[in-house]
Amino acid sequence: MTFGSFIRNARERRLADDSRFSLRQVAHRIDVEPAYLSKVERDEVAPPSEATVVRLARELDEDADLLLAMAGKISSDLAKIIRKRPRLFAQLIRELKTMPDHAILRLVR
Amino acid sequence: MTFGSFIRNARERRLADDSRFSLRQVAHRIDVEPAYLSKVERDEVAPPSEATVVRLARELDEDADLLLAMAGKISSDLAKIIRKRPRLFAQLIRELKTMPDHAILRLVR
DNA sequence: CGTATAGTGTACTATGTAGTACACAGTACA
DNA sequence: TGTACTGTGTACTACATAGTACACTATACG
Repeated sequence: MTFGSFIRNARERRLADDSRFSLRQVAHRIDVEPAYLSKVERDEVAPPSEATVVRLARELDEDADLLLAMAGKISSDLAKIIRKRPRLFAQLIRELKTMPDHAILRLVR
Repeated sequence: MTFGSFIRNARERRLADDSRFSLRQVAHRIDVEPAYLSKVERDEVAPPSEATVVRLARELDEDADLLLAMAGKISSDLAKIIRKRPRLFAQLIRELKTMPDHAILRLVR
């Protein structure tokens, strides 16, 4: 599923029982032009900037990290954490690459 | 230490006992214009693209993840791993943010 | 002395990113 | 029936990214 179609789906789900989730009204609340959001939802243009994706996530009550990933990006706060200890995190992440979710979750606990 | 000064230092260390590490010759081997590498080393322009940083790292025998971090970037293979399971890695990385190196290293073992 | 090599200044460029602005056609409804 | 709102097509734009191309001066050295 692409970024655009995911957003469109999410928005239309909200729209079903709340008319304030029209494309135009959402566009207005996240402060972009309706024509632009329309193109984004139809994948006619590349996904928006990180800041806009985050506003969109809040607006649609979706997970920002997930949406950013679909937009081909990584939250800049995560990037910053990694860049502070690049070799450490690089090693860690590459070793976790093939580990199943539950094994990774256990690490945190 | 900036990206440029780090590179210049590393290159001049190599140059000290190997004349093939002149700016011009390194530039030629990593396939950029000497004038451009000169500007990069003096931080007169932004750090190069990921691909160029990686070639530079190989050439100077420096760690690519470290150089990319200094360039404000994250290796695209790491980004890809994270984007495959964004929520999982986002949670993990944010929790590791303040943990000391040795504690993080222990996780991998 | 000249020629090879060194680093750098200046000007320019192609492509990507992240949108805006405005006009238009369709639908709803009071 | 008009007016209010819906989504979308087209054209344009400002800024960033990632460099190239060429000329210039300084230095070394055989």
